[in-house]
Amino acid sequence: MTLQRQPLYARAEAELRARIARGDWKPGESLPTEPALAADLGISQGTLRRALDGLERQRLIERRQGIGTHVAEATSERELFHFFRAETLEGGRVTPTSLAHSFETGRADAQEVRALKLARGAKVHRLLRERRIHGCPMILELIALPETLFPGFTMPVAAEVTDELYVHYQRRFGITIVRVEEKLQAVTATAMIGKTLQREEGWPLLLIHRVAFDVMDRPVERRQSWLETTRIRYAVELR
Amino acid sequence: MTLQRQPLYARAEAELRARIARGDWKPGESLPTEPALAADLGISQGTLRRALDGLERQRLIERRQGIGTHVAEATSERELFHFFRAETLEGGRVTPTSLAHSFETGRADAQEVRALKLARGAKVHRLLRERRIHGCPMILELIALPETLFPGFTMPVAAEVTDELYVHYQRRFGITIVRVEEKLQAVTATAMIGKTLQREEGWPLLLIHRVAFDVMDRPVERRQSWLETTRIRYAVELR
DNA sequence: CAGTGGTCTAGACCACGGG
DNA sequence: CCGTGGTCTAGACCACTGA
Repeated sequence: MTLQRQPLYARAEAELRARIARGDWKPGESLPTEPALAADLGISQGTLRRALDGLERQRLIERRQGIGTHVAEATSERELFHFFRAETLEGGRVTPTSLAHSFETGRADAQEVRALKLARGAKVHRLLRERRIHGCPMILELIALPETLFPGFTMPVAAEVTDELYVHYQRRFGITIVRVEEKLQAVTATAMIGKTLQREEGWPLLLIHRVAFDVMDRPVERRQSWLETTRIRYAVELR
Repeated sequence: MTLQRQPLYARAEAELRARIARGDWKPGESLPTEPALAADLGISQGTLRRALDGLERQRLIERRQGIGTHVAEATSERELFHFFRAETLEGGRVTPTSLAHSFETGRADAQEVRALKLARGAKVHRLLRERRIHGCPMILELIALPETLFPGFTMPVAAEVTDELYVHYQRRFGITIVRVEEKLQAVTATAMIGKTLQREEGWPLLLIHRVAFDVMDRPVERRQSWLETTRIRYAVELR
């Protein structure tokens, strides 16, 4: 399949990941049964299961005894729980609403080129939006997406905004986010940002630079988020 | 071993984890060979290997072909890389020095009781220290440890301060940290904290509330860290 | 060389879900 | 009931390490 120095189960895992990325099975669809898939790949069921273990840990597939194995579907519920780490002071989950401020398409700046590994002069879509919790503006986000990966991406309309953006990426563009890298820092609000978040200039904000990666580990989204952390916290677990 | 509803490999994993926590094999020591350990537990080698996989993912053991399996030893290198997420603006690793400010032992306050699941009135050790990067004070930390788990803990002397505290926990008290939970927020510096970090009052700081858990998933350390994030970033990965 | 963990296979049996 | 994934076993062979 690929390099020979890799064990068989790893090559099988890579092959299956590529097939899913290519869309052989769409999100929500079932994979063949284990014996069938093992025969197809020319490996034993045990080796196949080891490959599937890897994909399952990555949450790319879901397996259920008695039912079968299917490609995982991004849902607002799951994406919010996994990649949106804001919570209340007591640790409770929080469901934000979104409000788009502006949308444009233009040439990527130096930071975007580096973060998204783009060619110089490549175009990106930029979305500026505000997220509210219980009606209070808490987060301001600037999101950049390569035009080549998200052709025809436009300002999300009301119906789409109720879902997580990552659900939209998967359904409309076949892009599944599997991991994100973030760099955090404390900053003070500029006059413009402070106004949006209803705080005076100089108020402390948590600024998060995020890069999101897809199934093939390509960087596909750059996002800057300014959080007003008086009534929410950002929760992280390291292990 | 324990509950019957759990699969054999999970029970074996729990049993081995308990044996390691109990100190049957100390950090750095070798476990028996796989055939021997499998026979000892009365399970097949395949099932044992599945149990060991879990312990290895948790970084509790290390396996090397041709050598054997041994209990992982906390080293400054590893702990810094894993649980200390500060890095330079370019993403480079950073090695801080530590300077203890004060040490005391007293009754746990309400927050400490809750975070560390202590009985009311239990005692904790408290260490206040400063961490410098290239000579500049960047982080102020207040660390609370249950007295019962860290009997006789005293102000770390110079020699110990060069190592990560978590290495000290393992070597002196047999406590291995395997995961931490953190809540982050942006705050402004008080006059006292600002002075330590050489910034004026009102300067934005990243405040991290951390609880660290040991092998048996007991909370064993509470830590509050104030980071001056002008020249460092806090890096996180979610997957 | 002997001994360790790593890979891969084949097959029996169990547990779950749905007709 | 059948078909699915989940568990467990036994054993062959490979790859690495150190004497």
